[in-house]
Amino acid sequence: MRIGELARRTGVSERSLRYYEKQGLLTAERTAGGHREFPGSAVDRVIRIQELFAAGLCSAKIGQLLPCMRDTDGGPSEIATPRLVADLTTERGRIDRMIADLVRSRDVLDEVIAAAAGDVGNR
Amino acid sequence: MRIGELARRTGVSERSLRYYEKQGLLTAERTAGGHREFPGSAVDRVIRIQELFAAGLCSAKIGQLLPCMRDTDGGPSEIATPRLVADLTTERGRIDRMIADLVRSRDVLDEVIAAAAGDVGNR
DNA sequence: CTTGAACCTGACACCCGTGTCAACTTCTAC
DNA sequence: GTAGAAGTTGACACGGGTGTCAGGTTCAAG
Repeated sequence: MRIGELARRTGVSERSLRYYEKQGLLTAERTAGGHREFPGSAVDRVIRIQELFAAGLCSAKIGQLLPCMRDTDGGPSEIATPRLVADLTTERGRIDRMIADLVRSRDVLDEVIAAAAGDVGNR
Repeated sequence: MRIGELARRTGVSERSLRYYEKQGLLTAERTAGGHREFPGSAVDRVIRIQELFAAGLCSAKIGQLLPCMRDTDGGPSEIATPRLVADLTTERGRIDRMIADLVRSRDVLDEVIAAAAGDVGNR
């Protein structure tokens, strides 16, 4: 599929998709005229990439990680190098802490929201 | 306490603490010579602020939110305005989605790490 | 009083994924 | 062939919390 459709199907801007390709996170064939032609599996891949970005990984790490992931296209997954495993383990810890932080923050919001709702109930 | 001690006790740089004060997230008395004098409750507050930043809230939102939070100093919590409650509810949804994303990403990392470990076991 | 640590303000730069604009080319359908 | 949608590359800017440096002032101990 072409970039416009991929953007529509993933909700990611064309700008970002071109950036992903330049960073080596996506591969695309080219038409005779130079237009990108993405495989169907790109949809899932883009969504994964977005999640990993949201998890605070930089594009370099994601680039290392992607070939080791079980792809929907059933491609042969590479095995992570020990160096990469160490990095990923560090990232995993960071993500764990981030989740804990988020839960605490969410609780704080809930408390404030509940206090406001309770106030409404009391008037 | 002064800024150096607060920085040490929270792990947050002096630079950031000054920034927080300028954004109205922290209040500090001043000595005759102009040095900041933070109350003891600032330690907890700074930690909360960091969590909220990590949760993706901007300083403006945090500034609105803080007075509505139950402080350790037992100060009277303000009640959030309906407008703020709406904002916070939106933020809450965002945080929920972020947590879900993080969990998925963590699972992906676990899978890759496990695959590498399994490979080690197979050799 | 002196000295060194600690603090002050202000300014500049960074990160890095993303938005946006410009100028041009390619594709598709009539 | 022609019009209009869609795609291409390149460049510049942003956000916003943080790092860092410069040049000066204050604090606390001797």
